[in-house]
Order: sequence, then C-alpha cells, then structure tokens
Amino acid sequence: MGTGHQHCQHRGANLADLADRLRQGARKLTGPRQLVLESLRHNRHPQTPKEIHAALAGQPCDLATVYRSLKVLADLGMVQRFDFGDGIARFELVSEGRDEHHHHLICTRCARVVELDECFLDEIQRRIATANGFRAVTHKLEFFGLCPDCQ
Amino acid sequence: MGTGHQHCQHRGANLADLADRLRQGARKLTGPRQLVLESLRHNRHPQTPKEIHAALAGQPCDLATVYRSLKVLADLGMVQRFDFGDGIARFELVSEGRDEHHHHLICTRCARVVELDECFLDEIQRRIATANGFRAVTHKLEFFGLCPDCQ
DNA sequence: GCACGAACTGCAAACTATTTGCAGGGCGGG
DNA sequence: CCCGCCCTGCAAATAGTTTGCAGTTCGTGC
Repeated sequence: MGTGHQHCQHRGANLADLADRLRQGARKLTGPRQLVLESLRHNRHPQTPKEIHAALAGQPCDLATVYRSLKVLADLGMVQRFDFGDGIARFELVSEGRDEHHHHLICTRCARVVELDECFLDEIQRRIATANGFRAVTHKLEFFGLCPDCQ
Repeated sequence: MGTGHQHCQHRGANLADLADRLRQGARKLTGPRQLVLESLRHNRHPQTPKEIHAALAGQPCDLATVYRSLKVLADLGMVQRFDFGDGIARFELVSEGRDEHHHHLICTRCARVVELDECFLDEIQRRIATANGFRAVTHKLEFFGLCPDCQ
C-alpha cells in the first residue's frame, strides 16, 4: 500500500461538488465529515471504518461518527459499501473517472486489493433475471487469490 | 418457502456416508451434529446459524454448538458458507447432485433464494488471474433483485 | 452580523453475530 | 473396562455496528 496515490485529484469530485450534493440532502459538510472524505479520497480502495478512523489520527473524531458519516455518504451515493466476506464493511469513494459499478481482486494473504474496472455480467445477469422472473437485479462479485508477492 | 423439497434424498449424501467422512477427521457424528445436518438437508438453501438453531426446536442444542458444528462441517467440505452482504453467515449442505460451486439469486424484499447451478466465470477468472499475476483465484458472486411475488 | 432550528458530534451504553474458556459427559480404541 | 479425545452446555468475552442523549455547529433567513 501507499504507492502512487498522490495524483488522484482528477479522479474524484472536488470538495465544493461534494458539499453541493450534501446540501441537496439537507446535509452538512462538517469537519469530521470532511476528514472521512479526505481519507477516502487519499486511499483509493475499500477501507474499513476502523482503518478510516485510524487514518484520521490527530483530529478528534469518534468512530461512531465515522460510521454515521459513511452511512450518510453511502445513502447519497457518494460512497460505496463492499463486502469481502469477512463480516467487515468496507467503503470506497465513488469517483467520476471510474465506473461506479466495479469489482475487486483481493489477496487472501496480505489483503491487497486490485480494482477491476470492467464488468462482464450484464448479459448474463439479464438472462438470469428474465429466466427467474426477477426485476431490478444487481450483483456482487469479488475475486480472491494470492497476489504475486504472496505466492 | 416449503414447496417441493420432500424428495431431495437422492441429492444428498446419506447419513452413513457423512459419518464416514466425519470419522476420517477423527470427528464424531453426535446427536446435535445430526440435528444440524438434518436441518440443512431438510432446507435446501442457505440458512443462518440462528435459523438452523430455531429449526432444532425441541431438541436441546446450544447455539454455540450449532456454530461449532457448522465450522467442523465446513472444514470437512460438507457444508458451504455463503455471504449475502448483510454480515450474517449462511450455510448450505454440499450435495452430490449439485455442483459444489454455484451462485444465488436473492430477493431483496422477502429473502427468497434461487439456486443458480451454472457458473460462467471460469474463463474470465482465468484472464483476470493471469492479467494480475494472482494464483489460486476463486470468486464469490451473488445476484440480488425482486422476485416475482415481491414486484 | 445574529438568531434559530435542523444536523451533527462525542461519549457511553446497547445490540448482534460469533467465539472461547471451562467443567462435565460420552464414545471408541486398546 | 479404562483412558483420552472429542463434544456439549453454559456463561462470559470479542468484535463490529448502532443508538440515546445532551451539548455543539452549520447554514439559512432576517
């Protein structure tokens, strides 16, 4: 972790934009909220609430506030929640540059996460939906394996 | 739920077979263990530990024992653990008739689960693995939507 | 600017799912 | 028949997440 994430400014919406979106929902862009966004913007892969909270070290911000902020941001669609099957929620900032819908390749040893930008399930999903009479179908897909360093 | 599951005997390994497998791991097919298997065999879709425990009503069996039994059975590969993203583990009996690896289509309103027997990701998975230098790659895929009754 | 109400915050406690320590009980092999 | 390992119930410990409450802050309307 920690390599090559200095210049992701162009990928995310800027603060003013986020504030606007918050305001539309009668939400406020408060200090702690900014810190959470800051952390998410800085670290462009799924993070646990605890990790986010740790990254805020220095600034006083309660873990409960992190959870509440993440919920608000998720409701507004600015943040996405992921689930890697270990019972811990992970959150990622929805950015303009990347497709909102994407999947991950996770190393089962070191937990490194590779972002996969393409999704190839649209047609299959459509087929499954009609075959079973379901509507508004979505899916969750994550890959797990050993990364090059952990083999 | 509760329709058309009377004749699934042919799909599952029988008790003696299971006992054999347990014995190979120096494990015992005890009363509570049988009850858990019974419940899993009876209800052929992912169940939470709590549901399984509730289905055992009458027979005294601690919830902790259900968890322990499920863990043992999962370690032996007789049971599979699934994760629908709500932070609750669900377990399903691995049967002979069905491919061990399969996915689900879950109604987000009534939680009905449709079993999908085919998996179409082998080639895509291989491509992703080699493209990223990962090995021993697996995946988790679940579909979510509204079932016919809930639309 | 200033006042006001809705949102937000920290803190502590509550909840939920899951795991674990411990003492007792039972099955299978020798 | 005895011994040891496995298994069990019970209760307590964990871990992640949510919530109640009282005080604080934000952003708007004046």
